[in-house]
Amino acid sequence: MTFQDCICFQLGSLSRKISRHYRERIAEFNLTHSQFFILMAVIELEGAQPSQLAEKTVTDRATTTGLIDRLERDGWVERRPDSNDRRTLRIYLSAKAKEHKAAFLALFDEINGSFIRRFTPKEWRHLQILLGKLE
Amino acid sequence: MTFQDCICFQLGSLSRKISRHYRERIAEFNLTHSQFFILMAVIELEGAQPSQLAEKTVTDRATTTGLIDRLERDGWVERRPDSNDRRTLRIYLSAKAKEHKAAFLALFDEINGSFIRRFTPKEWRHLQILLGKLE
DNA sequence: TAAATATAGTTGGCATACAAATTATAAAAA
DNA sequence: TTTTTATAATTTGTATGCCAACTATATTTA
Repeated sequence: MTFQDCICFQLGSLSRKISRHYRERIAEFNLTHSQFFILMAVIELEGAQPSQLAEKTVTDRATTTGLIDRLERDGWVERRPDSNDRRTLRIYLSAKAKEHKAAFLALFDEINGSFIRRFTPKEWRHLQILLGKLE
Repeated sequence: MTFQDCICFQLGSLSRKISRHYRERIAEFNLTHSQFFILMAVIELEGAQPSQLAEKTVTDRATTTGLIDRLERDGWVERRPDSNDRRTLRIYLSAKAKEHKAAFLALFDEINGSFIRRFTPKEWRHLQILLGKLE
């Protein structure tokens, strides 16, 4: 029993490897994969609050602040005030991001598909179930 | 198909969750889980080169330098010169680390076991095979 | 209503993580 | 032997990731 058999280590190193694969593909937009996921989350829920994005992406609120900072700096999203609650914000796609929306979704499908295709549908469902047991 | 179905996202968030679990347990030694894995790697191969540790833990060499820095600062390991090649180093456990060696291995087995016990032996083997397809 | 509590987002500090450049040394090629 | 190339570790810069503390605002409670 070595530490390479440790599920924590296995998931960490596998996650780093797969992220590297995504990084190379997403680089054409000058986005990190974490930024990419936030962007996908905003595409799914326009006007989401930062805390909602943090929850959807399973990321710390503090980390999410930084991700939104850089997405806003690079002109992908906009922070807008919430008319009902001055504590919170609403995050919207920029015009530039909307232009690339279809390309994002296509790239996402393509990269993810390249992994899913390594499995039969049954295997893939099984993997999802087994990973679910680790939650 | 949402980004939550993306294997890259799933492995990343799952890895963060499980790491949190480890972090809480390893905290008694004031170690991070990355430091813990380097330490386990040194236990497995005393006198390993930094580059070997980087390879074993699937981590960048630059990151490994930092990890060894902090492990050395906190008195867990020692850098020693290699007598044959002045470019490289050899990493050894400190006396303090040797004292805790049994406790490390026990903690490692205990935490990892808590995850493995969620599966039947057959499921666990299957999970290993499925994860292997993602490499 | 005034005080206590909760919530949303941010900030600061520290530790990964990684690419690119740098330094020192070794090995190979001219 | 000198030059070139390769290797090992480090440094630098930027981006996550996370905890704890902080600010502003809203909600609850006394």
